[in-house]
Amino acid sequence: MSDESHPRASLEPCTCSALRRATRAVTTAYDAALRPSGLRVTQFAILRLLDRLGPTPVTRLAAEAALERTTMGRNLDPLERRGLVRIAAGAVDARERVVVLTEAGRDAIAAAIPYWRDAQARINARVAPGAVAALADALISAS
Amino acid sequence: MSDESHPRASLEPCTCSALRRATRAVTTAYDAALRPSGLRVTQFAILRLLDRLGPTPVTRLAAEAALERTTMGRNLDPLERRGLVRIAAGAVDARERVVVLTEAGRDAIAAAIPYWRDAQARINARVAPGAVAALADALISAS
DNA sequence: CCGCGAAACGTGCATATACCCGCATCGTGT
DNA sequence: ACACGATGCGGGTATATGCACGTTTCGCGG
Repeated sequence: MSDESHPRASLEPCTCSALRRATRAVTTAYDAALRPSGLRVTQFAILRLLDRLGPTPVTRLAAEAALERTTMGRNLDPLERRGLVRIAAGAVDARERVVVLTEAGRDAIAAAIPYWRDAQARINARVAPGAVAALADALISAS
Repeated sequence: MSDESHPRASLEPCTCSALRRATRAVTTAYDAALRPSGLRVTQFAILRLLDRLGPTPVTRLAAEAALERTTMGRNLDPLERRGLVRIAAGAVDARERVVVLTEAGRDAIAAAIPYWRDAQARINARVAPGAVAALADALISAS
């Protein structure tokens, strides 16, 4: 008999899937808003982070963004190709690949910010900005 | 005071990036938990959805999951390759590709559910389950 | 029946994401 | 100087995601 479990895979909604879904929607919205700037929200985030940190080796950059190291490395590719960042071998430690924000990169950030504010305002109007941050904080430490 | 602009790209945190970050962490947790089942949380979600809906054409399946149509199509590939779903031409409408959950697929869901419950419990212990759902609802409609 | 717009798909391209494995370099103890 | 474990990275593989474009099939009006 259908004991207790599930007639058709237990209907309780999956928290992860819900979160992924929300993220897809939000990302699409930001990407659409940033469209004119030629940046994706992921790229915008990396550039901004770099702007905040200054020249930074890949591994540290990845750690700051809570991104897998190799993912960060690959995400930098398009940015480097477009001259928004420059990647040089570390002076003190030859293993390190130091990522540097170029002038073009700084310009790209500046140009994108108005569009970003747009999206940010639209989304923050729908949810308490703090709620997402709190949620994120609570979830990040979960790993 | 920082009049308006930004000394170094205005420090206000990006809601989208925070959300993406949280999602990465949560997805990693679920994927790790589901590891023994050989399913990713994305795949698990698709199989469960399919279990709930019964045989469904790709476009409708994508709509239900709030996924881009072509993304759904591609996400089905690994599942079909592993025999968890079967894809047949529509009987009434030859344009449609009807996705069907196989016995192996049903078994895979059943086998994965305990692991999924694990992850679900761990995450829901850190955030109100309703909070994520509410957030998702608020954000989804934003597009 | 013919043509035509609409609907359902697939493909190519680009990015995002993570795991595993291997390579080069660093620092350190001997 | 040297062997060795630790560290910083890249490459290969696989999935996830979405956009632009092209193809096939439907349904319909003429």
